Amino acid sequence: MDGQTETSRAETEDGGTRRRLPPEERRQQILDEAVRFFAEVGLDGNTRDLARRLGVTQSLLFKYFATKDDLIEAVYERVYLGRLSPDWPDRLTDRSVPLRARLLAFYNEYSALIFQREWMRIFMFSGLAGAALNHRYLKHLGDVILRPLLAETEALATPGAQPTMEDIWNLHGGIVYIGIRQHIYRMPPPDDPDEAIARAIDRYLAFCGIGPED
Amino acid sequence: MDGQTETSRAETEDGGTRRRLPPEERRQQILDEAVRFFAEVGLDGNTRDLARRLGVTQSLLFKYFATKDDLIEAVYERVYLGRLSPDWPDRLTDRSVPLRARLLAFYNEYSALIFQREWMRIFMFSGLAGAALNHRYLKHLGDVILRPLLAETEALATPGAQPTMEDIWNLHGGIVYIGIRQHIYRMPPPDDPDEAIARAIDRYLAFCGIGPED
DNA sequence: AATCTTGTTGAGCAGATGATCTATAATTAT
DNA sequence: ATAATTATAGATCATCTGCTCAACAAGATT
Repeated sequence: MDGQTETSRAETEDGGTRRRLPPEERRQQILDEAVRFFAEVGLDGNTRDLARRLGVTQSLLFKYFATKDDLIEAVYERVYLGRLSPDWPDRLTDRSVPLRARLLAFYNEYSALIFQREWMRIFMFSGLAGAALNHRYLKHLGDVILRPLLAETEALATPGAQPTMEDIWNLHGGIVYIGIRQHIYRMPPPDDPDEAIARAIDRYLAFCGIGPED
Repeated sequence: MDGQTETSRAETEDGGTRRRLPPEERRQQILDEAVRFFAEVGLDGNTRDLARRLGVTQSLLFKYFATKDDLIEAVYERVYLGRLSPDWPDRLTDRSVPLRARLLAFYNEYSALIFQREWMRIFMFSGLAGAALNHRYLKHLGDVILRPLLAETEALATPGAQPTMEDIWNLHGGIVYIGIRQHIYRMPPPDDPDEAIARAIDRYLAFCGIGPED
């Protein structure tokens, strides 16, 4: 395009001679950039633009990922992986700790993990696309986090103020919506997200008649 | 493709002779289907598929919308339009009615308007794409609904339990998340969304020390 | 230094996609 | 009935996009 009269040196556009990386390293590099790229422009972003960002030929991508779908699948897995730490179910049901403290700990950690542009947007893009991994994740979240949370609350709630699964989803959704506002709609973040989360939790617990030390 | 040996009759694929609609009618027909189409497959859906759904040639679309972007812009406007009724600001601030009743009325009506697949998905797609209309809508929502709502709550709240704008967003987000679960993630809807909404509102009000009759 | 291995490039294909243009035929006006 | 108008179809263009393949060259091996 820019008619760059190059010698036969193996230079890339930005002048650096940096070809031939070890395969695993290159694969990771591609995957990292792909996550950023697709999170930004959507899963329909084209491979040529991605390659340009990497300073690499488009054809090279297909040496590491047979098809674009394979690449996107890898992006999904990389993004989804480890987002739901396996020890949370135990920690959330550890009744030696007050429920409020458990909830605060969980949502502070969880929000730190998911309130990131890459995660938020890829999650939303994949959700809109009906990706299987998205459904699996949400089912998993419901099974190992939210349902146990309901049980924990039920155990402590005032009899007349028993929560429902919908109440849990409402607590969860209200918190997640902070990230949606920030990363999907690109609105300015709250001054103090953790405080907003704490207040949401306190509203929820208060309504079930559960005190901070219960 | 299917080697249909047709006479020179003006028949469309499904056998009906139904060409030549009045321009305004055709335009509406295209726009209606475009809303459904793009809501389903995303804004990158191609015009040939859309035309096929309409039982019409792809080139015809460009007689009514100069470019695909124009069509999408029209889709945006059609979907966004009238979603925020102009009388809500007044009704939400009508202090002759208890705040709880005002909130219930608003969110029951509002959720009926927005918990629709077309709206939810187009809103999300346009949000991810950074559409200007999306930002305008959210700003408008904040200005004419949520901020007044904060003021109304502040006027009634117990001094020590004053809500913040974040609390309002949390209330709002928790409710909107019901629609997100249903239409973006395609999870089953709550048995009774209005009840879930009512409980969210009650949690919010209770935490501000506002009774049902205030 | 010569040879081999293989990561990388550059050219290019096939199909998809937005958009254009002309011929056709449905409808209206005469 | 005939002519004028114009909504629509069909063919086609230019570009984009996922993907392939042969040739090249960086780094390892001898």
